[in-house]
Amino acid sequence: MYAEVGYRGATTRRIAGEAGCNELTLFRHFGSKAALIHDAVACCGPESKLIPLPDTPVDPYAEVKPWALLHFAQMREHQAMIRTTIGELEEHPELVRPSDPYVLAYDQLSGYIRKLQAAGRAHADVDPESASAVLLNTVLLNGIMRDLMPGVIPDTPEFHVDQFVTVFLRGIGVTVPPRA
Amino acid sequence: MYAEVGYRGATTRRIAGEAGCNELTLFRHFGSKAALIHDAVACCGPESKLIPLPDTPVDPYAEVKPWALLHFAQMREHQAMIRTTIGELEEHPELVRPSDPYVLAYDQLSGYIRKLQAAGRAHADVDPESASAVLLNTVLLNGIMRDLMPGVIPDTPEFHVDQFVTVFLRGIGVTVPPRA
DNA sequence: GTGCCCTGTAAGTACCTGCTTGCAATAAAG
DNA sequence: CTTTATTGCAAGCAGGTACTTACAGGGCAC
Repeated sequence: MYAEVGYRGATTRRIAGEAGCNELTLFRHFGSKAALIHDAVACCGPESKLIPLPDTPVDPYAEVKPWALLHFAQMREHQAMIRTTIGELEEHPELVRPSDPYVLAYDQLSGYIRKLQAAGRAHADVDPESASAVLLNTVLLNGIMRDLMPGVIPDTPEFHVDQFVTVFLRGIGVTVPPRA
Repeated sequence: MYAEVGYRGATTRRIAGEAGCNELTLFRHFGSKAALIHDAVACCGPESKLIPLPDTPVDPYAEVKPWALLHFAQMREHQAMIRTTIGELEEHPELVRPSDPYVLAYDQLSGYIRKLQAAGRAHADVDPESASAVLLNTVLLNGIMRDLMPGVIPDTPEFHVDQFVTVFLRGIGVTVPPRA
């Protein structure tokens, strides 16, 4: 409910109704609305079960694309929560989970790029963190906006992620075979 | 106030107080809170004064980078509004302005890429819309999150936008001289 | 069966929500 | 000066907000 209507919209009465219990029970369990929301967000956020990127890059396109697709699926699955968190970030910064998969993916991809650079397979003059942001920001925004702006984002997710990965990899200096 | 605390948070009493007028005056002028917020958002959104991208690309890096920097500045200037709009997109889709600079920039950059492709200066197998999203999503998210997550985004805006543009241009097949 | 714990009901706190009514004050336009 | 339009003030509406108190009932371990 927090993901859908935000902190102010998720009233204790609505929560109790949705939960099928008395409003008073909520306060007996959590003490306050703030504690309730905080616990709820901490519990039902996205899980950090990401397939890892290989330690030694072999075929970047074959490795990054499924990884990006999984990351995209996670962003899309939790799109309502992510959107609300972004919108209420100023008022409720404490509701941002430091273990969010975005940050973990960020570190993962940065490390991967660094290994590509060390192997001489990626341009040495690009900043790995900035390059990671290029792919992850693109995938994140596409994943959380796609369903709400079908007119603006008409193509399929698979096509978009493929394009994003292609442009990203070529951008850091990795050769990707021509797309169909 | 809508940009800062959202639709529910921007109560008529708070608005009247901030405006230095009586709460009743608001209702006499706008009729309802919904009409007030709607008018306010329609009036004080980001202006669409973008420097145009050249009709015939000559030096893509020299042309895209200042353009992206200006776009970034606009996103950052209206970051609170953009964040709130994203967070409340589900509940208040009518508050999204169809003339938002993001959409205009999207079309601008797509057309620019198409001209680069026509001139044989960009890979023909990349989708211009997807490629535009790569740069614009990256710049947008960076612009609206940077100030609220200083630990995650430590570098300067200029450095980041430069990196984003570099990766983006190389990603679509444009050669960019090595960064310092 | 007897405590014990959890839950539900009922009522109520003080305050906020969008919104309305009645009436006086003010200021500009004719 | 009179008319007219706009504003402010005070009060109030019905309903919602988080949250509390007091009390009764039901299931469980012992």
